[in-house]
Amino acid sequence: MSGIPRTTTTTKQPVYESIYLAMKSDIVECRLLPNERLRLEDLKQKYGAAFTSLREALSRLISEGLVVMEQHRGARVADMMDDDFLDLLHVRRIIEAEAMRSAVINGDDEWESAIVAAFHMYERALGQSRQGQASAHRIQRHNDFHNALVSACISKRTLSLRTMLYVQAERYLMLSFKSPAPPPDSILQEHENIMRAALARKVDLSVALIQEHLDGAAQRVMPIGTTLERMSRARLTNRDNPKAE
Amino acid sequence: MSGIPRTTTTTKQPVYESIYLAMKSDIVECRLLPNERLRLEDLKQKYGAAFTSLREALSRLISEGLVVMEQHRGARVADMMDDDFLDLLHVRRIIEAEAMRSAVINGDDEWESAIVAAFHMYERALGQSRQGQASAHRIQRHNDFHNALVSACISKRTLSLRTMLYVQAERYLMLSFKSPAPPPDSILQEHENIMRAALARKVDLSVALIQEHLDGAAQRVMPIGTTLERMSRARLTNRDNPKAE
DNA sequence: ATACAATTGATTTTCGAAAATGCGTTGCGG
DNA sequence: CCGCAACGCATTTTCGAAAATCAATTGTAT
Repeated sequence: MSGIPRTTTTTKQPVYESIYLAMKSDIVECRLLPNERLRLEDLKQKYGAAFTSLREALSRLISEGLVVMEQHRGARVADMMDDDFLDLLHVRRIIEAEAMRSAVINGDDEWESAIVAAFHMYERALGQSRQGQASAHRIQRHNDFHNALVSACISKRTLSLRTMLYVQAERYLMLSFKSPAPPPDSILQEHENIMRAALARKVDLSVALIQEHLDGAAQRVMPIGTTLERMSRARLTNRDNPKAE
Repeated sequence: MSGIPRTTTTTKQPVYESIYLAMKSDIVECRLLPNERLRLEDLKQKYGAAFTSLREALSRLISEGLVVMEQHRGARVADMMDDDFLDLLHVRRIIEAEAMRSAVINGDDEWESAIVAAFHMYERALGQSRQGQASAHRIQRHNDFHNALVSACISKRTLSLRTMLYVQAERYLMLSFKSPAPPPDSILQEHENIMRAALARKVDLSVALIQEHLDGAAQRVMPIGTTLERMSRARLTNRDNPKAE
C-alpha cells in the first residue's frame, strides 16, 4: 500500500493512461451515461488532450467492452440492459468457478495465508463501516479477498478473463451500492464458509459455494431494473440531441 | 462470397482497418515471428501508413492478444510457447462446451438446417481436396461447420469470447496445417457424430463429443514443440539485434 | 578498476491542422 | 404532394513534425 522506494524507475505514466483511467471511472460510476455519445471534440475539452491520446484511451475502453464504436459514426458509452447483465453474470459464473477450481487444486501455503490475511482485512472493514458510508474501502477489501481466493489459479487466461468480466460487471454493481443497505451478518458467514472450503481443499464444495455466492449477489443487485429505466430516459434525451447536456 | 449489390452503402473501409487485417494475417501466418519487435518506423515503411493508423491497428491486435506492448518500449508480436497453447486450449474447452450447451438447448429449425448445410459443404470440401493442397478452403468449411453448431447459443459474450480465443489459437493451428497430413476419414465421422448428437438435442452428449473433438485436435496439433523451438532460434537473433532482418 | 553521473541516440508519444467521410437538408423535377 | 439528387455541415480519420522518454554509452571521480 505505502510508497514503493523505487528511486530510478519512476515510470511517468503517459497521457493516454490517465485519460483512460479518468474515462473508465466516469463510465463505471455513471458520470458518463450509458449510450451517451462521445464526441472527440467534447472529450478534448473535457479531458484536455489531443485526438491521438483520446483515441488510444477509447481503444482500450472498447477492448474492455465499456465503449462501443462504429466506423465514422463515433463512439458511445456501452449501453446497459438487464439482459446484458444476466449474460455477463452467466459467463462470470463459469469463469469464476474455473478460477476457483484451479486455485484450490494448485494453491500452496503462501496462497492459504494470503486468503486468511485478506479475510481478516475484509472482516475489519466490515466492522469499521457499520452503518457508515465508507463503502469504497469495504468494496476494495471484498475484492481483495476474492482475488486472494483465485490467486493460485494456474491459468493466466482464466484470470485475465475474470478481471475483464469484473470490470464490466462493476458498472452494474455500482448501481446497487448506491442504495445504502448495510450488508447483513450472513454475508460475512458466507465468505468464511468459502474460505474454509478452499483451505480444506474441498474442490467441488468451493466451486459450489462460490457459485452460490455469485447467484446471491446477483439477486441482491438485480432490483436495478427501475434505476436502469430511469437512466434510459436520460439516455433517450441525448441520443439524438447532442446539445442537451 | 460473391459481390453484394449494395449500391449506396459501400462503406469504404478506413486505413487502420486494412492495416489491422494485413498485420493480423502476417502474425497468424508467422510472417511476423513471435516476439519480433514492431517498430513504428519499420511498420510505417512496410504498410505505408502514418503513426496514428498503425497505432489504431496495434491497439486492436493488442486487445486480441496477438501483440503485446510495454509503455515507451514499443510493441512486440505475442510470444508463442507450448504452455501458453495448453492454457489457451483449456479455456477454449470450457467456452466451447458452454456455447455448445446453450446452442443445443436453444436451437430452432433454422439452426438445425444451417448445421446440416454446413456439414454438407464441409464433406464436399474434404472430398474435393483429397491429398491436394486447397487447405485454406477446407479450413474455412471446417470453421463454418463449427460456427453453425454454436450459432444458436444465446449468450453474446460466450460467442465473442469463443471467437477471440479461436483467433489466438489459429496461430498455433497454422503450424500444424503446414505439415500436409491429409485428414483421416475418422475425422469426418467425428464431425457427423457431433452433428447427430446436436440435432437429437442430447445436451450432455453433444458437449462431451465437442470436448473430445477439441482434445483430439490438440493431440494432433501438439507435436509443434520442435517447430516452436526452431522459431525461437530466429526469435533470439532479432530479440535484441533489430537490424538483423 | 568500479561506480556514478551526464550525454547521446533511437523510439515512442503527443500535438493541431488537413483530408476524407457520412448525414441531414435543401432544391429540383415528376 | 412525394421522391431523388446535389450540396453543405458536423465529425471522424489521417498525416508529419515536434516534444518527451528511455536505454546505452561515454566520461569522470573515488
